Amino acid sequence: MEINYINCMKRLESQEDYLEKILQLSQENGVVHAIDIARGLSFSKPSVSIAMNKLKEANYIEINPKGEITLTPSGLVIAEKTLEKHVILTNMLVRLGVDEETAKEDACRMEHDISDKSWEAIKKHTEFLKK
Amino acid sequence: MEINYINCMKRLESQEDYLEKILQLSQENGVVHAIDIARGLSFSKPSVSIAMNKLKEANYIEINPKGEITLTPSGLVIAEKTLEKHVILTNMLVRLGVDEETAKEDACRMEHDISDKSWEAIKKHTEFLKK
DNA sequence: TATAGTAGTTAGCGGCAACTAACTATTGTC
DNA sequence: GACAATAGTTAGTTGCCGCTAACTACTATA
Repeated sequence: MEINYINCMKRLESQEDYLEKILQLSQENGVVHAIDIARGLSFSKPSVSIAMNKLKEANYIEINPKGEITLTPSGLVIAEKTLEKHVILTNMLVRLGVDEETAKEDACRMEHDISDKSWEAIKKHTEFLKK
Repeated sequence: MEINYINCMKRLESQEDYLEKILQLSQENGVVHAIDIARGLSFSKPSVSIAMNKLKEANYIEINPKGEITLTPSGLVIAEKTLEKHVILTNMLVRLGVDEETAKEDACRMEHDISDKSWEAIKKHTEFLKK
């Protein structure tokens, strides 16, 4: 089998993790502050502060004067896709017999690696299996 | 669904990539030099040189005075596992309808993220599907 | 009103892993 | 023997992404 290593580069995973967490927190609590993200991801406040500025500059989030963080439409797209991958990948692994702890850990890493093309194929397959 | 982000840390992927490449090159050409790895991975010579020293210190490879690189038993274990993941994951995605190019790129990233537990489960599943 | 707690920012650091520039050492050819 | 090509190393840089220390600003309570 021929193996090609070009274009193996990772996407910016940390951004996806942050956006996913913001979506999750907004679904749970409504309003999201930087401190909630720091606690949810076990990161320091400065790390989150800097990450939020980058996300804001990339137009993935907005931060109002009260410090309330909301996803922009483009941020929401990434957040929803990442969260969906997280949930479905975890379920897939659990269905294959992996314990939930391990499944979550692996899904949390894999969710950043799957292209849109492959993701569509995987989703189609899981929907097929359900029938 | 409860989501736990702790222990999401990546393993040392670059080491796995290097070891995998060394195995692949040794299967193709027999003898492996740093320059072959640099060309195979499209990395600069210094990057490979430094990486090889780290792999040597970690006892994953040996380098003889001629500059010939060989995997130690512990390096071979990782290399074989990573290469196996690469090949099987690519095949899985292709079977799901993903084009080979994309499948390889995604497999190349995912191969570093899957724990042994999950990998055993995935392998069992693919063997089951073959029957 | 003074004090303490909470939220967020700024500055500076460290590890990882790539890079370029520039060096050494070996080999091969005229 | 001289010169060029090839292989490998060293030094220093960059980008990403965590961290701590220390600051500001707001809030809340005695």
